Amino acid sequence: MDVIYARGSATAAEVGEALPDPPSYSSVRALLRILEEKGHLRHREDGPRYIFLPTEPREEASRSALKRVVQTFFDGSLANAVAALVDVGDGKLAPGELKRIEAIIKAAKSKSK
Amino acid sequence: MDVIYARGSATAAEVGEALPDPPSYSSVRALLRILEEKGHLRHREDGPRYIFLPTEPREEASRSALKRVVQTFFDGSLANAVAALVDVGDGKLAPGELKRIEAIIKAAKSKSK
DNA sequence: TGCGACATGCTAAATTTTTAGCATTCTTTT
DNA sequence: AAAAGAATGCTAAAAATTTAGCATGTCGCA
Repeated sequence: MDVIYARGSATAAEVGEALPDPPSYSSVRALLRILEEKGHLRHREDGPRYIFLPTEPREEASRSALKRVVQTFFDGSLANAVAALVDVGDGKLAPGELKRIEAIIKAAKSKSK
Repeated sequence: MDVIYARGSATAAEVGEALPDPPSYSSVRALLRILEEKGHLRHREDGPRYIFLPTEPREEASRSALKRVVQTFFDGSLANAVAALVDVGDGKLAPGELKRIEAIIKAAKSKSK
């Protein structure tokens, strides 16, 4: 699923290539079929191949993923999660990015008032 | 793994209780055994029961999880991820929390200078 | 101490996933 | 129009996971 969400969509071959410890092509196809049966994916036909897409919109899935991480690793504390997130990109965050984040916080503040 | 990380440690019974769509107790035990074989868990004995603990420290695992989410859903952009995170807790973020986050950003800014 | 509750050790069966491989279909190129 | 490439449909076997169930061992309590 991560591969599909990261790329937006993918063929069986692309999923295989994107996986770190690649299972056989057969397995990837079977897996995609199963995920589709379970309702997590759907596919469009593009000429001879299938292009798989997530059924749950990316943004919704991202929210679920974030909530899960916050619950699992940060005791439900968003502030702690943000702190860790900033820490993860330590040094790699351009000043512009930091400013953008500040603006986001400010907007949230004025919203909550 | 999420259950173990969320609680810090857990017995087989606790893992079962914490799971949303609980598999059989046998399955939980087998799964924990397999995760241990694969090196993701270890266990301590506490009287008659096993207490399972993660091998990878929580903080490390949290960083990996955050990185994965940022890569998968936010094209590697930390700023976007922070924005979404703040958005997830929309309304639920106390002003104090927002201030804390601002302070974290400021610290990051002065660090990058 | 002895009993009941609970948890693991173990074995075996059922189910699911992973893999391989070939036939068929569609596309593109020659 | 024919052939080559690439992808799926399908089948069957191998491997892994899930499940059940019972024997054994440990803890707490009457």
